Amino acid sequence: MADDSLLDIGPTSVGPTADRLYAAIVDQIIDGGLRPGDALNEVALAERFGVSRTPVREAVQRLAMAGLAERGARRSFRVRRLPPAELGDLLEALCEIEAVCARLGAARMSEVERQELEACVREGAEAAAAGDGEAYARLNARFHQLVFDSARNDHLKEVAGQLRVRAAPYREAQFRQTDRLASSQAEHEGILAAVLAKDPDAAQAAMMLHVASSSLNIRRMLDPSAPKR
Amino acid sequence: MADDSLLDIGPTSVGPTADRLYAAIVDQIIDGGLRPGDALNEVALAERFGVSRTPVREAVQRLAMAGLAERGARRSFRVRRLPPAELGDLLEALCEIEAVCARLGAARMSEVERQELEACVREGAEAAAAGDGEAYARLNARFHQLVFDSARNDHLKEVAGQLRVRAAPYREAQFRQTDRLASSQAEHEGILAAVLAKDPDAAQAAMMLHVASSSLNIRRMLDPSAPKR
DNA sequence: AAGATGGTATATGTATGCATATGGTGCATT
DNA sequence: AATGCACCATATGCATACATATACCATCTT
Repeated sequence: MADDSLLDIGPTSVGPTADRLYAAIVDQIIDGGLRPGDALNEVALAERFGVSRTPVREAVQRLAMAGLAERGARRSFRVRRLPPAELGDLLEALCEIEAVCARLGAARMSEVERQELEACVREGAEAAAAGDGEAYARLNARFHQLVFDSARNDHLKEVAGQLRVRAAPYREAQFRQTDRLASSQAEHEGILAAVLAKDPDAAQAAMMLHVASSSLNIRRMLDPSAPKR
Repeated sequence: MADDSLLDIGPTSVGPTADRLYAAIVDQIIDGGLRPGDALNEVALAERFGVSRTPVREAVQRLAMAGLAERGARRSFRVRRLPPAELGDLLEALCEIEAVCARLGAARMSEVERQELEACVREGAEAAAAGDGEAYARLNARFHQLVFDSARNDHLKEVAGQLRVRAAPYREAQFRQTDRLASSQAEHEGILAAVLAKDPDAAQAAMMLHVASSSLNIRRMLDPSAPKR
């Protein structure tokens, strides 16, 4: 990672360069390689990935449409920075939409899906007990993805995924706090219980509680004065 | 509109060409100038707007990200066509999200906003009574926009707007049926009543009913066998 | 010395040209 | 006549080159 070789943008001969660039940059944003405010310099990215500016531009345009990039000085693009108020909006929107997914999912999930979710929560319990934040973060992402899928609505899943990616840079460090691991896990178990009981309204309420709690935690970490909205 | 002159893409010297192209194409999709399945040929669009392919490509890429374009044969793009199942997903998602906006809006609207919404509904009553479908369509769009704004959440407003544009090509002809005018207006009045009563839950329920009713109507128009899901 | 103004450097915006992939068409063969 | 293969046409994918706008910096003026 410390050498100056070309970055991996996935299998060399799969799909248009712009598509792979977009995916690569999104990954960098999610895993913290690119942080909010970082410049998305066209020539730098082009050299970095060993391509011309044209596909880079297209990828960046798409990032902007996805709400992951914003215009900076000199018409440049940079990774979108969310002021506290906007982050609050985002987390609230996510809260509402994920809750809707949970409600629909509770009514529509197949038996297999229910078991998958149960297994995911069980593994989460182990990770939480072991205090393994990294493993828990992965299982948390998987848990929410399973809920999105269970809603059986591609458009809803798409917007939920978009909002979740936007929040990713701010959610990152959340599971360093081991106490958040435990409370998050408890909330997951509450959602699971509602899903297994096939109680849509309870699932919606539990999910809203979970995402709201997560949001509050994120905002606390970013601002010690802890606005409660 | 029948000559072969260059199409108007807005003020000649405002912002990058790609931005204006994007807006122009979106408008065309909304007003029916471009219909689902229509090819988004790069050279044709470039000649049509009097620019090179580069900004056209960027605009089309953005359309794809917005869910308004899809890939067709030969890697080309065309205006996205929604199969019945996907249209159902879209309308359901819209229903849920607009209902959330209505709930939040009912709790957050200012007195001025309440009056604006009331005025909008009043004008809608006149248009509906006069059987003026075109005027009613405009007022309907305005009504929903006011509700989005009232939720005071930019991210929610953004996704709601995105989904609404995706559905636009299919909603278009809805207000040719004068009976739909009347029922839609009645539903608007129900939502307004809940908002004026500052009853968020009632507003959410009323909005969900309204969008669901609209969705059913759209699906009936597109498929006489009227799947009820 | 401080501020304003003009120049310059750098990065984006657009156009053009070449490479390539894909789908269609026509011919040949079975 | 139907099917398979090869060729070709066309539109997209990418790269390069030129145009332009903006921010920074230096210099000049007050």
